[in-house]
Amino acid sequence: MSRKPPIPRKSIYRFSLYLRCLQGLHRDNVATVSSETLAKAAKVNPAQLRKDLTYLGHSGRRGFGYKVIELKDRIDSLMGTNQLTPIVLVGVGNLGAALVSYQGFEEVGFGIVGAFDSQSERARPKDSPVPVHPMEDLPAFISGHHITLAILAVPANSAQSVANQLVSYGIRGILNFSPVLLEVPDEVLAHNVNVAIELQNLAYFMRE
Amino acid sequence: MSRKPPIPRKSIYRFSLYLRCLQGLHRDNVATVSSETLAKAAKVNPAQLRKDLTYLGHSGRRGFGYKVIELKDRIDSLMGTNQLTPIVLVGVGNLGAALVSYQGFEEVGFGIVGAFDSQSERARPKDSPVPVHPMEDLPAFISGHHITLAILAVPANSAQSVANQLVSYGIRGILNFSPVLLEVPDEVLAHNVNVAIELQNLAYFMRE
DNA sequence: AAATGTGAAGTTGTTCACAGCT
DNA sequence: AGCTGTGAACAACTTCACATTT
Repeated sequence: MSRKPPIPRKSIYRFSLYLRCLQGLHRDNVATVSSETLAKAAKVNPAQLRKDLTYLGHSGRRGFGYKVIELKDRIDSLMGTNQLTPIVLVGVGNLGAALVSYQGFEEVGFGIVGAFDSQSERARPKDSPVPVHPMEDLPAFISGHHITLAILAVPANSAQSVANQLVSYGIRGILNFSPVLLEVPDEVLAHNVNVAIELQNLAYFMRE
Repeated sequence: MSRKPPIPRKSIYRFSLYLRCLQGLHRDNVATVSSETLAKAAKVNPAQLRKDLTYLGHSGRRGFGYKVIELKDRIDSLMGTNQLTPIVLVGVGNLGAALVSYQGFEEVGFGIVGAFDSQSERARPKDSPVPVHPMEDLPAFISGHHITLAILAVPANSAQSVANQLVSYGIRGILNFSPVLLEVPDEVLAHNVNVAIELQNLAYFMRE
């Protein structure tokens, strides 16, 4: 039974930031980077960066720094970004349509392979090769493509019931854009993105 | 010089959650709520809820619970949600257009009063009364309407330069949807929403 | 009896400062 | 000499458990 101490939640979040910075350095043909430089790019403390990197095992050389490619590869494999994970999106309203056309998912290893909506005649978002399927096709699609991750972008009033469906079809992770706190079984992970709350927060801290 | 100890960042975040739950209770004509009930609705620990609420001053009655309306009003005034704050949105691409049409901002006290794009002939998003202005009109609009908050939804390659413009026009808070870590002066607050990173995170924790 | 308010204990996350490699 | 890796100090946050109030 292998029970390594788990990597802290916040470190995992920062690994995504490091990855982005490393991609930029790699594009600029930088071969080596010090904790100080990379930390500045990611806007974190250098000691924190080094501590985070120890979770990968020793990955730098004292007096030298870190090899950009090697570090990038290590974080990629930790985060599972070295392969493309297929996901589905449910709810092709304004926000759902924008997410289907969003270019940034591919860059971090995800591809929306199917979009679903109760009004399946909704126009296919432009710039997007993904067709919009009717909800009835969801269960077969999910099991047929072995999908475990879904983006939920339906209105608040149907969010919980659609989430229940997704879970019953085998989905294990839901990125939820509705403002509802979903009730899901223990083995399912729901993560909320609530832009209204983010805005409210920002506004609060603007006035001290 | 009033220097009360500041309210923790995470408590402020949770106040937004409590507010949403209280709105629901109020709609359902519930007059009183216990920390246990409200905590369950907001998916937090009851002790944590009570501790958060002490930052408002004493707001409950022992043996009784909290009055829904009173608590809602207190949090509204703490968060500044009792008045509507005008904001601008810059970048009316897929995501920007979706945000302009998003209903949820009004519910938490914000209204997008102007949308701006370098291609100002971009179609006005449907369901939205907000016209798309050319970028040249931004400085006059911001100072004319006394706006201090902006949503930034432009592509990565122009994010920093548009942010610089916003700051020079007087914007003090930026909700940034681009995947760039903005460089802003100390007196300006930038808050990032990065859906790709949220997805990457969720995927990591799905596989333990 | 019921449910709040809160010190104290526990947990998690951050930063310092320096020993230890290369 | 330079920069990593890390124990120890520090800071922030969460939860417990119970005294206190209505």
